Amino acid sequence: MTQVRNRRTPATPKQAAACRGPLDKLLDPVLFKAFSDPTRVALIGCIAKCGRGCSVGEVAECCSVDFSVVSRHLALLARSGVLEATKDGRTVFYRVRYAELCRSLRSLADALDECCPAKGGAGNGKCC
Amino acid sequence: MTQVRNRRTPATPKQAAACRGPLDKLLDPVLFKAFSDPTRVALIGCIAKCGRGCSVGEVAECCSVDFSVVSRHLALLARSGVLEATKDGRTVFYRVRYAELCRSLRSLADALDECCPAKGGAGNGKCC
DNA sequence: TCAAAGATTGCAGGATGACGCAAGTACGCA
DNA sequence: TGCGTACTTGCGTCATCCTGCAATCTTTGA
Repeated sequence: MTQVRNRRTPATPKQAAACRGPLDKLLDPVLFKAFSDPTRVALIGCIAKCGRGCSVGEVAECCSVDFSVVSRHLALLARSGVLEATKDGRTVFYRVRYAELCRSLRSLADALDECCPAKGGAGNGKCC
Repeated sequence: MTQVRNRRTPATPKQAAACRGPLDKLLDPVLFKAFSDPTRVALIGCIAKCGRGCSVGEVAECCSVDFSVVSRHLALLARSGVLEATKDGRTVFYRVRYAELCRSLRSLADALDECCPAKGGAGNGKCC
């Protein structure tokens, strides 16, 4: 009985933690950490609504923090996969990775739905 | 020309930052901060996959941190709107707010899509 | 080759957050 | 009423992060 593949609702949180599901890959702290700072969120919204690649200098005009802070935040956002950097001469353009971001968010929402008991989740074998 | 309602693509990030769109309400640092810590993420995944309300003690068995740490994290997650707390006697059951969470994630994805130039966004008046 | 523009990086400060221990609170049961 | 369980809260410590200033790097244009 020790090797039985758990395809039903885990009885306890400990059992739930032991089984790996789609949720575990999608709940990425690194991605969400990018969205956890007010300044960074402002920068993301700024670039997202602009709809094009923006230089560090342009973005720095949007907020009250130092130029170097903006540079650092944008670099971090690029490392997190939120933004994409393109260098053109001495100017670096940062643009939002709309497709990848939307896919991650919707996949996470789907994975949560799969776990939701009200929607027949957690017992359908898709969560764990 | 100063009062013209901007319903087209903002020319600069500064203009984009000035106009309020759906994205600004959905990019909530408080919500994403909840997902930014590895321990918290583990707790969320644990409760989510379990699919039912879990007590603090049960959840504490899943991870290696102190009981008090788990209690604090769960309380924070409840304040952030990720979890929902129900008290039954001396036991507090925390459960994932699947519906609200999924709605927030999908709304954000939709709002980002509205901004994406490749999908005709940022010029359709829905982003700003 | 030199100067200027655009951006990154090193450094130090201050703030925030995660953690464990211990004490305290709330509730149920005998 | 007393005791044990379940959880919360206060406190101190340590690590991480955000920020601004200054120096540096890279690239362009004269």
